[in-house]
Amino acid sequence: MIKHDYHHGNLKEEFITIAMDFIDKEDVEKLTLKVLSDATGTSRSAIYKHFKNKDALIETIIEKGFDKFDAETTPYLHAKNKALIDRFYLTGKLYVEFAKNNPNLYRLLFGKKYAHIREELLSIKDEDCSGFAALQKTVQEGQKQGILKKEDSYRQAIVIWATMHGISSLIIDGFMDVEEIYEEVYNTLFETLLSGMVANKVKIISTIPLLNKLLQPTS
Amino acid sequence: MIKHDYHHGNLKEEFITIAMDFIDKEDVEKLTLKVLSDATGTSRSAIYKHFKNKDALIETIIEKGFDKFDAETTPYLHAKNKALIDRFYLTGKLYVEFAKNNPNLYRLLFGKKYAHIREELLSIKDEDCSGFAALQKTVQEGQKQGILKKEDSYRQAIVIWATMHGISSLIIDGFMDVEEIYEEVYNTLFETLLSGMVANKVKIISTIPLLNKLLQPTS
DNA sequence: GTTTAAAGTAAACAATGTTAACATAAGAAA
DNA sequence: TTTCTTATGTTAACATTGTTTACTTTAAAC
Repeated sequence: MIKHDYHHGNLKEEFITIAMDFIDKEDVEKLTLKVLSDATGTSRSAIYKHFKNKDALIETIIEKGFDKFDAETTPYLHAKNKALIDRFYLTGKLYVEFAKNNPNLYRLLFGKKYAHIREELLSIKDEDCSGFAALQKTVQEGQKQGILKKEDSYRQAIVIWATMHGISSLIIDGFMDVEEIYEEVYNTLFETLLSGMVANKVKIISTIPLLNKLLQPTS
Repeated sequence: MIKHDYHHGNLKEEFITIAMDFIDKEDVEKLTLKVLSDATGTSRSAIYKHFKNKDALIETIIEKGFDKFDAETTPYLHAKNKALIDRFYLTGKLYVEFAKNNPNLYRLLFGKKYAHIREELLSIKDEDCSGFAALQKTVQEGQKQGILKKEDSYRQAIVIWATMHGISSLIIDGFMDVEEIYEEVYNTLFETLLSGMVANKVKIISTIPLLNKLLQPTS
């Protein structure tokens, strides 16, 4: 007679942990219920006692994923003691590095496949406390300081986001052998983006030498 | 006794056509062999007489997809009679509109899922005659004309591509209710991008009124 | 101690891509 | 014309997928 470990204890948490660890290494596409049951030593249908279905587990992963994403990418947006230009530069770099370090998770969070789950999640949250809102607020801050052109802040934030999303996607989806050159590409990208957004005749002051070199008028 | 239509004639071509039409409406994920067999009135395994497996069909779709993509997006890059700034503007717009009009195909061509097939295809082609090469050449042209900053043209081309890829992805993956505002967003994006790339003190001349308005010094 | 509900199992489903064995038809060879 | 070969189709079976149903075990409440 086989001894079964009935009442595992915290099987639900274990499913979540295993799923997140899996996505750390492989694409969510390859995460099957068999992977989860094998890893926990349970049967393939055990998960249905803890989640309505596979999508419900994915939803939890996405939720935790966005928490992780926000925690890792937005801190500089709130660091009001730093120069604004530095906050943009460092945040963008954290963004790209998050994607680079968590490609499968990034794709899960920002891809199309589970867009319905993402939208459901974001519509529930009290207000738009996501990274994008923080970005837009920082853009508005930059306009008040006279550093950024006074245009529609929503559109400006979209432009910044699209730029970072674009370079991140190209990197993680296999369009760039980027390990060697991504820093230079990021700097070129940031220089182009920011020099297109700063107000004319504003002297940018940054504590990051590179940025001063990039943005001061050279003539 | 059921009359079978043995020797269909051009079943292979029909599979390809049906698959492309399908991707016009739904994601490639939902394209199953049953869809193809039902549409052609054949059995589910008939396709294996014409393609090694499903991936081989997808490979054909990707190949044709890139042909379509290049044909629809690059013409202005080669239109040397037009002002260079206009060529960038119009090409970018065609790019975004291609993604908007063919979201499933765009995702198939530029997403991660079939990256291995894409890479195999691109490595076979004689030389890099893809859209990116055309873009980079146009960037070099702009540098020679003194319109664009004289920096690494590869990096500059990447920046342009990343920007267009980013906005296109955000649009088609459900991050923007874009039907109403995408033109304005595109204009803001292009303005930011180009004004960050043009050489200082170069007067841009465009036949597109909007671009002159965007890029001429206003002070 | 009994009852009840939570949390596990096993067995079955349909749908997926794929393969193997078989059937038919078209065209070349006789 | 007849025969042989090969291309092109079918049917049946497989393992794997997510999922459901019925059953079993255990922990905890009464």
